[in-house]
Amino acid sequence: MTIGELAKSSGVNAKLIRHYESIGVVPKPGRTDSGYRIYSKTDIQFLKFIKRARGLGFSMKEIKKLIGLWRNKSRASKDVKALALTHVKTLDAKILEMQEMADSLRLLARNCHGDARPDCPILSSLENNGEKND
Amino acid sequence: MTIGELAKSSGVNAKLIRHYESIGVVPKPGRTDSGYRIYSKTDIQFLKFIKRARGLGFSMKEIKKLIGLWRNKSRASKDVKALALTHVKTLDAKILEMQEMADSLRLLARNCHGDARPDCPILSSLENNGEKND
DNA sequence: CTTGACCTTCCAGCGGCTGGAACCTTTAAG
DNA sequence: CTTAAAGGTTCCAGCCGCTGGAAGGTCAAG
Repeated sequence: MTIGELAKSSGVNAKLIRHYESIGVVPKPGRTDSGYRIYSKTDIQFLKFIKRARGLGFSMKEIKKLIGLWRNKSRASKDVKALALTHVKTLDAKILEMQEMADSLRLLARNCHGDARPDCPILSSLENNGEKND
Repeated sequence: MTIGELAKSSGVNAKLIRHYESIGVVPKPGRTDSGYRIYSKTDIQFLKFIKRARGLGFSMKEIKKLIGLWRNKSRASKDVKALALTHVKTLDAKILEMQEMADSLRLLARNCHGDARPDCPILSSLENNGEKND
């Protein structure tokens, strides 16, 4: 299987597969005499695993750990769970932060005329946070 | 005012002030004979503006636009509002995406024993998304 | 006159890609 | 057999928003 074929079956494009190889998340495959990478079916699973983990927001560093656990048949499920829940915490923190941003902006925008006049609480707030403007 | 003093009063560190200058969000200040940057009080406001806008999650590109509007006394508040609401949409989309990630993970983690046994629905799901495992 | 705290520039790296240039190999058609 | 397209290869650069370090110049106090 060439890299292009692997890309199609895994849904991860060839460029990215090479990138993953370069950062050490994907093992170096064998090569043909002319230097082409050759892959097997198990590599499809491997890349799909990575893709799904990315889809859940795991960092490449976390994915390396996940792969380690995945391949370690004598792993403890509590280690996997811990990794996942740590990540959930990170996600929740980011979600909260962004919600606060969005809520602040919505509030400011609600009080903005939104017409041709220049006065705007959004700018006032950025200019002079929390303090009176007159 | 030197860059270090500006950094203290604005809460934006000196390194970052230079960076902002290099990407053109902060105007080039005057210099002393020996080449030191010299700032005035208005620059404090400027940097605080940027810092607050960053705190609301605006990109540097958006901040450039905001600064343009801020300095344009004949701006229309609807332009500011539009910029803000577009950004809110972006935030909401990211929030939703991350919530879905977190929810999926929570569900998987809930079904994970979290003990010394190796079986774990989190890994199964990454390995074989949605499909049966037996 | 030296020390140390500041300032200057430039270059590199983080993460997670993405794109391009310049080149080689394989495959199919004429 | 030749040729052209569609793959493959490497390496280098850029995106974003910083952050850090090296190597040097400047300034005030002791």
